[in-house]
Order: sequence, then structure tokens, then C-alpha cells
Amino acid sequence: MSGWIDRIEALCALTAEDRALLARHGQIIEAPAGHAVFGYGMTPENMLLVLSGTVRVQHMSDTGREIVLYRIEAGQSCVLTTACLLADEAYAAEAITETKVEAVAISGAGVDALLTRSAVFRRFVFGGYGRRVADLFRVIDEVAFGRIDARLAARLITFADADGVIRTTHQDLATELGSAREVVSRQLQEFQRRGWISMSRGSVRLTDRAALSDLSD
Amino acid sequence: MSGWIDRIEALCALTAEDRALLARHGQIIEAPAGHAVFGYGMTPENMLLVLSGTVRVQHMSDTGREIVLYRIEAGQSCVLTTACLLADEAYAAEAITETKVEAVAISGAGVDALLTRSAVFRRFVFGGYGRRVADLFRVIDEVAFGRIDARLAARLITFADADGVIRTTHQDLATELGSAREVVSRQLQEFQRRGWISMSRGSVRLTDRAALSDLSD
DNA sequence: ACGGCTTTGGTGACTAGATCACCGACAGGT
DNA sequence: ACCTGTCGGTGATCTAGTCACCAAAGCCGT
Repeated sequence: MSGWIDRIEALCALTAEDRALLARHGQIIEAPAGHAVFGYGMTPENMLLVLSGTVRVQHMSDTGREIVLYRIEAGQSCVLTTACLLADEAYAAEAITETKVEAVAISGAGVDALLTRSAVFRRFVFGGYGRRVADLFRVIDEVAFGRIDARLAARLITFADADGVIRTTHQDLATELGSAREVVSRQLQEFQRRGWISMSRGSVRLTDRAALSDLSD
Repeated sequence: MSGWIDRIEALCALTAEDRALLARHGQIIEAPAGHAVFGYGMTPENMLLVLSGTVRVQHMSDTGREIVLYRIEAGQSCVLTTACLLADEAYAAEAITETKVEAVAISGAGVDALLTRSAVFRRFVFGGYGRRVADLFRVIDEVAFGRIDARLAARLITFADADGVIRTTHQDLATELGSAREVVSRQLQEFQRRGWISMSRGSVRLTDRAALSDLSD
């Protein structure tokens, strides 16, 4: 079965032969929400390509605090993991499914064969690297120089559904920012005091997106 | 001239043909110390491979504060730049030579040809990615969770020459850490008060490496 | 329905680090 | 000697992270 290749735009341009090769080396796998795809110190031998759902990649400090590094969405691959391992560097991060996830595992041999044969596949892989690295640069910029209120406001806007509701705990928002729960709690209280959000246990509802958006610049 | 290939251990294993190809596409260039190899928003079309000297890659925030992301040493390449541009992401960083630098510029076409033909070259490139990504993870970990005194102590040890002397300004040390000059000044004063270093304008001399090393854990 | 347990969030006191607004001291050039 | 730019020092203030706790809300078993 190679129907999945059509679901990834960047791979549609593969030649028929390369498609067949990819189909032969790729195996569809599935994981439920909340499943750890990679943990600290694990050594996957496959390249993973997400078809549906999202995977969150986060990092934990020695002191137990965590920060979200980036997310792998449908059509993207977890190239960094592969790269870290090719370089014999410990992959100091953890990947967790946020939803039910369908993915394709492509064996190391398959990846190598395709990198050799296909310029399209190479562009796909390198493009993925570039986007991830840009993500990491953004994280560094935010953590080193960003204000916590602006960062929190930005996250609230991106996570809110159409009704402006976010179902999450303060602790999870803190992990998102690499900050502490108390800090997030106090910021949320301040937002509530200003009438920008309303809070209840396990959820936040935005009542003034414009104000949050202003702050998040 | 292809003598430079022997100076990069990872590329010695190339076949004679691939060596010839690499030599044909590579052009040796030179830059003095303090030269900006890439600036913000520049779009290089070559892969750069450093033969001697070091290049510092740093990032500047909107507010003007800077942080050093990593260094490219002899034998390493600036793959991230290339990747960012392949992905059409703005490369939000600046690369500056710290010493006189000799490098080889390999054209995009040459890189593509070698990635196609040579497993050795692919491993070289991917290994480079992995190491850089590990560097960025370390930076994020330090900035998000690390203490400034420990980070400063660690930098002092790595930058010190055999006599324990570091010729640098407080501002440059602050950039190294992504912190502010005043913060570094005060920390250095505290180290001096404890008898771990002595300071003079434009230089720091370590007098108790062991104590600094203890702190830097 | 009750009592315990876990998860979640609230709070005050304190520390670390960043920011702002200065100032003085030194070095190099003319 | 004087001017100028660089470098470092300082206090006040603000923001963020840490620590130690507590209380309320849901969860589960009996």
C-alpha cells in the first residue's frame, strides 16, 4: 500500500520508481494519544513520518522543569531525532503523541536509498531540517529575551478553539513556555483581572483576543 | 587542488572519484578575523566548510541583546545555514569569524551531486546536523533552566588559555550567555571577592579553576 | 454518602536576574 | 593636554523563578 504518499504534498513529485521504493520500505504504524514515541536515550532505527495527528517534542532539565521545543504535524517528519542519532549524540528530548497518530516508519536502509536516488526526497528531508532549526532559533529567542506575559498571551491565542476555549492546566501551559506553574497562574490571574480571559479548573476562555494579541507582539 | 580534503578526517574515506568531484566543486576562500560571513537575511548559495579557524554564530533579539548559538570549528560545516535556506526560512542569525578563517565553498550543485553519490558525504552532512542540533538543545537547556553563575564559570574555564587568562570584555561574555553586561560584571565581582579570579580592563585571570569548575556543574 | 486521595490552583516570602539611568576611569588619537 | 569612545561600576526598580504551604475540586472505593 502506498496511498499514504499522496497525503504528503512534498512527496507527490516522486517518480513512480521512487514511490515504489518508498512504499516498499515504509510501514504504517499507529499510536494512541499520550504515547511516548521516543524517550530520553532511546535509539530508533527508523525515520518517522507523521500522516495524521501531532507529536509534541519536549525537553526536561536536570531539575525536572520541562519545555516544549516544537511539534511535528501531519506531513512532517522527525528528522532531528534521526540526525541526533546519526551523529551519535544523545537525543536529549522526549516525543509524545498529543492525539491519535498515524505515521510511516521508513527503515534506515530505505532512507539512504532514497537520499541517493531522489532529489525530491532530499529536498523534503532538508526542508524539514530547516524548518525545525528555525523553530529552535525561535525558542531560544523567546526564552532568552522574551517576556513571559507576551509569550503566554501568544500561546493562549494559538491554542484556543473557535469558541476561544483552551482545555489545559496551568502546569501544561508552564511546560509550553519552559516556566513555572506559579508564574503562569499569576499571569493568568492578571489577564483575568483585566477582563481578557475567564478561568475555571482545567480550562481558560478568551474574552478579549485583541488585547491578548496586542500584548503578544 | 584537493589537498584540503585530507584535512577533514570524515572525508578521507571518500572514493577517488568522489574526491575528484568534491575538489572540482570546492573553492578555497579566506576571511580575516572579525568578518561577517553571513548576516541577517543573506542568502548564500554555497555550503561552507571550515578548514582552519573558528566561526561564531550568534543571534540578535529585537531589543538588541545577543546570544552565541554555537561555533563552527575546523573540519565542520555550516549546514544549518544551508538548511534554513533550503527550507525558505529566514536565517535569523549572524556568522562572524573569530580568527583568520580558511574555508571551502561548495556550490549547491556540487553538494547535491555528492549527496547522491556518496554515503560517506551523506554521513558527514547528517552528522554535522546532529551535532548542531545537540548544541542548540544545550543552549535552550542552559538559557531556560541554567543559573547564570554556573554558566559564566563554565565559559571562563573553556575560554581561558594555558595561563588562565581570558582577553575579553564583560559585554562579550554577556553576549556569550545571552545575558546583560551588568549581570556579568556583578558576577565577576563576586568571583573576585571569593578569590577565584582577578580582573583588569579587558581581561580576566583565573586563580582558582577548581572552585569555578565546582560551581559550573 | 462518606472519607480519603490526587490533581489543580492560590498565596506569601524570598532570591535571582534584567533593566534603567547614571557615573567614572582608562586608552588612543590629534 | 584634551577630547572621544570604550569599558566597567553602582543603586534602584522590576520581572521571573523558587520554596513552602494550603485549599478547593474532582475521583474512587466502600
